[in-house]
Amino acid sequence: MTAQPPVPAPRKAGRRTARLVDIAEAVGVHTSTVSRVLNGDPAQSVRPEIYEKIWRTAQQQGYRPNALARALKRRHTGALAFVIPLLRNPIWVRLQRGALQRASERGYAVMIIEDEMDEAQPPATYRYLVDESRADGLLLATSLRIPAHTEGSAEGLLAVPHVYVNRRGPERGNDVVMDEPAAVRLFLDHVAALGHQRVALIDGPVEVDTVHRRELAARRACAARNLQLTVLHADVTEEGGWEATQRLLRRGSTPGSAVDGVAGSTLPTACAVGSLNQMFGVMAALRGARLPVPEAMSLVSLDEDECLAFLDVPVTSVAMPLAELGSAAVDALIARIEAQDPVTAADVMICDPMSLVHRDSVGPPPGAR
Amino acid sequence: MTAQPPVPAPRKAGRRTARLVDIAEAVGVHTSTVSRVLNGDPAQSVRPEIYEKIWRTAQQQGYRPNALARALKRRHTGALAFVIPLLRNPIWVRLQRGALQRASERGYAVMIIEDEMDEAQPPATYRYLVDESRADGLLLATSLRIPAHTEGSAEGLLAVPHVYVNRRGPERGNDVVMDEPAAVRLFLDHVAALGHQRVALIDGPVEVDTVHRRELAARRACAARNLQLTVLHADVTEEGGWEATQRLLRRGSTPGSAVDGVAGSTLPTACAVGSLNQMFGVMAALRGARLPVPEAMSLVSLDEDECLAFLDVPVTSVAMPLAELGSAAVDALIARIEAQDPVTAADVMICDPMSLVHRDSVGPPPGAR
DNA sequence: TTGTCTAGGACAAAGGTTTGTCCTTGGCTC
DNA sequence: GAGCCAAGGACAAACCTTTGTCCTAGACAA
Repeated sequence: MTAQPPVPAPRKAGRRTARLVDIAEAVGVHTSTVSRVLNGDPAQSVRPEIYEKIWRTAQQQGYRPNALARALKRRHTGALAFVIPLLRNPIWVRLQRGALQRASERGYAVMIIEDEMDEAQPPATYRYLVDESRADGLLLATSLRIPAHTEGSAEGLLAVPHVYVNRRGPERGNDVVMDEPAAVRLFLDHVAALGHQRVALIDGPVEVDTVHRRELAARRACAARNLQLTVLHADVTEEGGWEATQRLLRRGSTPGSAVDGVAGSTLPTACAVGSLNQMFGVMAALRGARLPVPEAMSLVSLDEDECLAFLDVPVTSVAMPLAELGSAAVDALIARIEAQDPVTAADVMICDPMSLVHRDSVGPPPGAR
Repeated sequence: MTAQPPVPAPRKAGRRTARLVDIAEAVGVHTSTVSRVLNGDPAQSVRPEIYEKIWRTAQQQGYRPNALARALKRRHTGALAFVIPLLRNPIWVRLQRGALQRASERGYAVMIIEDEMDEAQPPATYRYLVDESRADGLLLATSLRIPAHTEGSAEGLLAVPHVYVNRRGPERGNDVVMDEPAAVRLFLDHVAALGHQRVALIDGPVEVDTVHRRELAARRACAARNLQLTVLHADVTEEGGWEATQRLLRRGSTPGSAVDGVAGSTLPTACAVGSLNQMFGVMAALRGARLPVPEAMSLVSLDEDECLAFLDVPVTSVAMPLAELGSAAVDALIARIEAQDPVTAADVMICDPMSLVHRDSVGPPPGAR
């Protein structure tokens, strides 16, 4: 049933909403006939005037199929559960939007379950949502990697359709992720081309899967390009970024400290920051240390946000396809839900264009002017 | 049923999940007995060993009551629909968190419906969610005021439990809002005490209800305090804040322009900004005009966010009780859902403490030093 | 002995849809 | 006029729980 009553349905005072049987009675046919007509069953043949009358009566009574009864019968709820940490970081909002939009296009409702980061739950915890028929599948966007010692976390979920969003799950074939290495390379290529030799990456805790992947990619790419890399992990907050920068500066100022193999090095001259929140802290720390951006330190945010263009130093960033990630995850999950054979599962890598948003926070390294 | 299987349930290969009848068969009783025992019906008396066996079997089979069947029978879905515009602005995230948290505490699931701001829907649009038994009630957090000419928008919703969050709906008694006037007064009292005479308010479009209420409150309070007020409306974006500031500056520099009755005035010396996004634009514009903060212009954000503390000029803000708004809205909605008589409805005003977060963007007016 | 009461539970209806199967009737062919 | 077929629908089971009502047997009192 797709037609929509143009006018708020006039309601009978007694019952809450019209049912199939109410229409059937009014028209003088069986409920099964009404059901088939309203659902457009092509196998059903019905006289034109009855067909017409059924639709008209449904319209008049403001009929809306009861989603519960339908779902119960069809064994299909039409709902997706989205487990997500509700953080200030705008990436989650974009991800959520992309997912919601796509789900609604494909006729699914989305219920949001907040994953409290403090007390990280194993993903199998959320399986009850499918077991209780509250949802058809799980979109798992918790950010933490699963500790290797978590037993049964994988098997516990195998029976229900699920997809890991923006991270890799314990089993293969159910991940939907972006090309984090490409993002890192975008940054590295840009600053390397300008002549930077020593770079840093300030990012979240290693327990976050994307962080882990970015670090790996950065190490590999730096080795290939012969760049010297410092990686610092910190909380995904302004405070965290500030504190990590302090560490970076302290470390750079003590000669002889071991930074990734090359001894006696000084401060990195270009730095990528994993999240917008941290970026504020990094900029504040640099400002406090009287290190001008980009003259003393080039800066690239791995989160794109409009506000970066309006800061005292507009910050260059790499824009990740977050909405696409959300919608691709929904598509992947629905595919798993509707698949007859679930063996077709394969990881998804979002390959939408990822681009460097050029602003003013990147320049040549201090020596090279 | 509250107990949780400590271990992922071993499943029978054949059926997806255990049903009441499976347990009943295994134990050798009728399903009604199992249902009553598992639900802790106090009126049911049962032999201890049967009681014990039912619980044990349920545990073993990993029984989870089918939420659909239960909801169908009980006429109560245990779900709330939250209609919200998913914006970058962190206030929505906080609001969402507060609501989700409270709903989960009270045993309700929340489904999120995105309200696309471009094509504003009348609230009655979302009524189908209750009509189709997808949710028990509606949390309406769309931001736009309802155009007075929208017909039937009120009546269309009267039959279903609903609550307007952070805005006033067309009918009275279903609003949950914060004390916006108090927030405005917090700002005004602070700058007035420092000697400011001319103030400005840069905020979103008038169609946004909170904006409307803040403007009204500001006009009233300024009149009472004999302050000169300029109000500027703009998009809730960085760009909007930037552009509004340009307007403000142009206006201030053309002598004789009529700013709220007082002719020949010059620039305001203190400005409140309605949203974080706009604040970035305002600061950029001020910076571009070489107007130092707070020396030339004091600034207060009406959105509190941690990142404000880390900007080049840390920005003073007023912190609104957004999480409390979310949870109070959920409480109010659940009250309406569970109320036998819906006449008890009354508007809710969140009176949690609202505080000024002092940072460095407010100082005495230019002349007063 | 008969009646009453209570513990302990069984029965079945309901909640609103969907869908496989079956039935009737009229038209057509031969 | 018999047989067949398709159109046009009716019937009823099933999805899984909840809950009002009813039943039976033993205990106890009179």
